[in-house]
Amino acid sequence: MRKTIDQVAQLAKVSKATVSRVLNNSPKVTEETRERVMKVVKELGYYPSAMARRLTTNKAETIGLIIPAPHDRTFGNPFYTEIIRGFAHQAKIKKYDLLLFTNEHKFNYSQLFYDRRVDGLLLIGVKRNDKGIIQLSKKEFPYILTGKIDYEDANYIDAENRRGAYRAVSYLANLNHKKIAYIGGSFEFVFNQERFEGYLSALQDHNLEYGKELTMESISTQESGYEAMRKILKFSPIPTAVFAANDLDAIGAMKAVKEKGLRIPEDIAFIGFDDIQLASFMDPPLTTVRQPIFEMGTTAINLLVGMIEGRVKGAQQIELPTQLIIRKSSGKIRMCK
Amino acid sequence: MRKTIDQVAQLAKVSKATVSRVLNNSPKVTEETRERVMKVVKELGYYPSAMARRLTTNKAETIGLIIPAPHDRTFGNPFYTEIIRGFAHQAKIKKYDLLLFTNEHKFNYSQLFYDRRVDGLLLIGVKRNDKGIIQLSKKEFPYILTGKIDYEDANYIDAENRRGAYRAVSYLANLNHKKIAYIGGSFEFVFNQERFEGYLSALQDHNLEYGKELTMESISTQESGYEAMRKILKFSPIPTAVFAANDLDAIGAMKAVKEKGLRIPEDIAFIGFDDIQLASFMDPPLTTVRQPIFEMGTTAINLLVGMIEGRVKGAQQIELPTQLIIRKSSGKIRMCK
DNA sequence: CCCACTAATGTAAGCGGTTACATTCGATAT
DNA sequence: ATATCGAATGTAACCGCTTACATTAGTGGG
Repeated sequence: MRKTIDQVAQLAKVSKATVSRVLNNSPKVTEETRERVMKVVKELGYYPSAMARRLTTNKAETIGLIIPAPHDRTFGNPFYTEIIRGFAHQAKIKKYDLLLFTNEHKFNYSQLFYDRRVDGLLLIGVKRNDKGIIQLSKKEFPYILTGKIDYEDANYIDAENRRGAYRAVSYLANLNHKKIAYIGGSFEFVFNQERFEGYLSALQDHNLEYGKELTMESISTQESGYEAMRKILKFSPIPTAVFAANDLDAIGAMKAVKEKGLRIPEDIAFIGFDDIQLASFMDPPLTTVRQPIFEMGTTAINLLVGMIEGRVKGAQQIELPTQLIIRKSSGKIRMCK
Repeated sequence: MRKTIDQVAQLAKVSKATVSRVLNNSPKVTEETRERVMKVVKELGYYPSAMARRLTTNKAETIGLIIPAPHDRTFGNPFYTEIIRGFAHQAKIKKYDLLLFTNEHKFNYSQLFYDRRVDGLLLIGVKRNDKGIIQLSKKEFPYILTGKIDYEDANYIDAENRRGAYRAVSYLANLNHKKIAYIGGSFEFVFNQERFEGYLSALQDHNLEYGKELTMESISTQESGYEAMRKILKFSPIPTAVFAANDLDAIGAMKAVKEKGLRIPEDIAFIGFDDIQLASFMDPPLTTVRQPIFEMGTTAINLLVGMIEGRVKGAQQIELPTQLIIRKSSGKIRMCK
C-alpha cells in the first residue's frame, strides 16, 4: 500500500541506491536509467518519506517560528502578520518547512534543537531579558530574533528605530511644533526604548521641552493608544503634535482626538511607526515611519538558512533602514500662535 | 556529542527497549528502574529524536496548516489570524505540531500525506471549486476546511452564515429601514453566497425591495469596502442601511459615508459580519454578526485529531451558531419620512 | 524441591531512506 | 590480447528509535 524506494527499485530493475541518486539529482547516473527510474516513480506515485530522509541526513529541513502566546494581547499585531508573510514567502523558496510554535509558559526553545525537530529558530516578540536566547547563542544554535534584546551577542534583525523616530520628531519640529507628545510601548522591548530615545534626542536637538506628562506608555493596541491619548488630553495646554511609536497606538490616539472634537492635523498632528496597511487608510491618512517588514522577513530567512548551512558564522545583527512616509496626518507648517 | 537512546541505556545499565518503555510511560517497568533511567535522562540532557520516533511509528505528529498565498490580498485578514490563534492553542494541547504552508501555484496538498510530513490538514480560504479537496476526501486523508465548499462530502467547519445574515437584515428591517444595501465578497466562497441569500430572504420576508444597484461586490478589504460604498452612494435615493458580509467591508464603507458628511447611524445604519476586534473599536462601534472564531479553531483541531486517530469517521460538517452583537452603528428605530 | 506461570527485561528486526565502499563493465593504452 | 582506469551501479551499514517475540527472574502451588 505505501510506496517505498524498494518498490521503485524493483520495478525499475535497479538498486535503491540508484533510485536515491536519481531522486537527489546525483550527476553519476546515466540519462537512460534516470528516465527509467523517473517513469516508475511517476507511475507509482512515489514520494520519498520525509521522516526517513530527515533521519538519515540528520536535517529537519524545518525552521521553527515562535510567536507570542494565544492569550498575549499582541498576538494579532499586523506587524507580526506581515513579517510572517515574509517568512513564509522566503522559506518556501529556500525549501524549508515552517513549524509554528506559540510561546507559552516559559517555553523551552532549546528542546526543539535537541529533539531535532528544527534546524533553526525564528523568534517574534521576545522580551529584552529573555534568558532562553542566551542558551541558544551559547550552544551556537542557529536562530534569529525579530528585534534586538539586551544580550549583546544575540542574532537579530531590526529596523533603525532611533533614527526613524528621530527623523519623525524632527519633521514635526521643523513644522514648528513646540509641544510634541509621545505614546509608546513598554521598554520590555528594546525597540520601544530606542524609539523613545530617538524622540528625546530630536527634542533636545530642536531645543524643545520634554515633560513627563507628555509621554504615555501603552501596550501597542488601539485600545491602549486611545486610553493613553485621553490622559494626555487632560493636561493643558495640550500638545500640538503626537509621535506614537506604533501605528496601532497612533490610530487609537487619533480616535480619542476626534472624539474630543479636535481636528487632525490642524489641532493635533500625528506620526506613527511601522506603516501597517491600515495606516494609509486612516482618516486622515497616517504619516508614519515605515519599516521594511516583508523584507525583514525574507532577510531573516536568508540569514538563518545561511547559518544553518554553515555559510554564515558569528553573531548576526542587522538593522534595516526606515523611511518617513508623509501623509496627511502630520499636516503643514504650523503658524506661531 | 549527540545523545542517543543507546547512551542512556548503557549508563542506566538497561537495554534501550527499557529506556523506550520508560520514556513512553509503558506500565510494565519497575518503579525502581524507571527512576534510574529518568535520572540518567536528566543528567545527560537526553531528548529522543523526533524524526526517529516518527519514522518508526509512522506518525508525523504534525498538522499542516494551509493559508492563502503571501501575495493574496486576504493574507492578513483578522479572521484568519483569529482562527489560527484557536488552532495554535488547541494543537499544543493535543500535542501536535503545526506546519505552516502557503497556498501558492496550485499547491498539491496531497503530497504532504504521501511524503508523510503531516497526519492531517487544516485549510483556510479555499475556494468553492477547489479540486484538490476532492482528492483528499477520496483518499480519506484527514482534513478540515474553514468554510464550506461545493463538494458535498467535504469536511468543514463553518458558521451559520445564512441565519446570521438573515437576523442582521431582519433587525434592520424591524428598525423600519426600507432600503438596505448589501456589500459582500465574491461567490467564489460559499459563505459569501450564503450571507447574501440570508440578506435576500430577509428582504423578502419583510417585503422590502431588492435592487441590483443596492448590492455591491467587494473583496473583503477595507479599501474595497470603501470603493463599493462610494459607488452605492452615487445612486439616489441612497439606502438608509447597509449590511456588509464582512467587517472589513463595513469598516471601509463607513469611511466613505463619513467622508460624504453623512452620519452613522442617523443617516445610514451599519451591520457587519465576523466581529473582528476592530469592530468594537470603530466610531461608532460596529453592530455585527459574531462568529465564534477562536472556538471554530479549537473545534477544528479536536475534530481533525479525532479523524487522525481514527475515533471520528465519515464526513464532518459543522456549523457553529452566530450571534448578533448590537452596538451603536445600527442605531435606533427609524421614523418614517 | 520442582514446575508453571507471570512480570520485567532483553534481543533483534524493521521503519525508509543515504552513502561509503565494492564491484562490474566497457573503453583505452600497451 | 591484456592491464588499467573511470564511470555506472550495487551492496550493505547506518541513522535512532519502537515493538514483537524471546528470555530471565521471581512467585506460589503441589
